[in-house]
Amino acid sequence: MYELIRSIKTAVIMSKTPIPKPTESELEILQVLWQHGPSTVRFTNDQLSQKREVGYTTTLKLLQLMLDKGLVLREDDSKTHVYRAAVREEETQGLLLDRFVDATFGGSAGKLVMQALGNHPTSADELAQIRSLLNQIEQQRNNTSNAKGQTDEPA
Amino acid sequence: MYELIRSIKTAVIMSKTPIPKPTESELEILQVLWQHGPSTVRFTNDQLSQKREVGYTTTLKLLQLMLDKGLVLREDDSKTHVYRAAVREEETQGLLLDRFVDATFGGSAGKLVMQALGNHPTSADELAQIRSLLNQIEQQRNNTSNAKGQTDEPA
DNA sequence: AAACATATACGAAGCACGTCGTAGATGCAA
DNA sequence: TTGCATCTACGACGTGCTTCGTATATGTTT
Repeated sequence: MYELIRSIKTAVIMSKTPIPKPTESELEILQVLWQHGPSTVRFTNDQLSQKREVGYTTTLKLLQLMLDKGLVLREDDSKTHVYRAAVREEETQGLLLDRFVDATFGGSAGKLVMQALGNHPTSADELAQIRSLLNQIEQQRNNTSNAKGQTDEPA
Repeated sequence: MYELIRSIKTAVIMSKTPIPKPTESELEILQVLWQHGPSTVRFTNDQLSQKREVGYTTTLKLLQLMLDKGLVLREDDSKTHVYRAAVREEETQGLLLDRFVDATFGGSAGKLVMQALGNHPTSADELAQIRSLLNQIEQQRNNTSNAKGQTDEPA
């Protein structure tokens, strides 16, 4: 019965919100769901509790709010509900990255990259990956030097 | 008289807080101070108002709170106070970057860099700079394979 | 069926942040 | 010196986020 009301409310209210921005706590939960797939409240809470102390009902409430926001989906066949992420990992990270670059680095992604590489230990493997991406970008830029516009499409 | 009380309170309470984390609004103000140097409330507010509507007393209050937190310093010789940043730009950005990498990319700076380069238009100049930094890091990594300390000084 | 363990729903409190109104202080112009 | 413009100080409100307590529902075990 509870569920029915909630479902209706959710369906009506949330119809067309573009992309909700998760808070930090919500992000923590999304990390769990991305990493482990669909999870129960209990499991999610256990995962979170490994890093810091969190009450069970806190995690539950968060997941319910995230359901309202459309950040997660839910399957409630049995007594125990199962939640799964409704937003993709990279897409969400990209959204947050945009905001962060604007707010903190005045929109300059280059500055951010410099800082990130300078201050954080990065594996040789990742460095190689970055270098490869760099090549790809510059090559693409040369190819389209007099084409109509340079897209910043990565692939 | 107001100032005296505030000064004492500030001096006593704030004695040794390590590094306060600025909020988004505080960051906006810091951007202005970093870019234009010491500024009055009026000037700061004018700058902020170019991007979005902000009340004068809002900016004032923010600056006062930032003073309490130790994010800015103040010279009040004349009637009109002059504020200047008490934290350095790169240091602050680094602090925020740390938190962001942890919260959003699970601590992987490499992932963040890949996303940033992939999704944001970056000038050829910046790309070259990044490539140079990349070289520097890898070279350094080879040299210090058994030496004691590698500095991560960029310049 | 009754008792128990475990799940969900929801109200409410505490806090931080951003915003503004208003009172009081200060300097300048007439 | 009296007004007027401009500044600072500060209280208070609205909102969003996080947390938790408690009531209610549901499934399981005896």
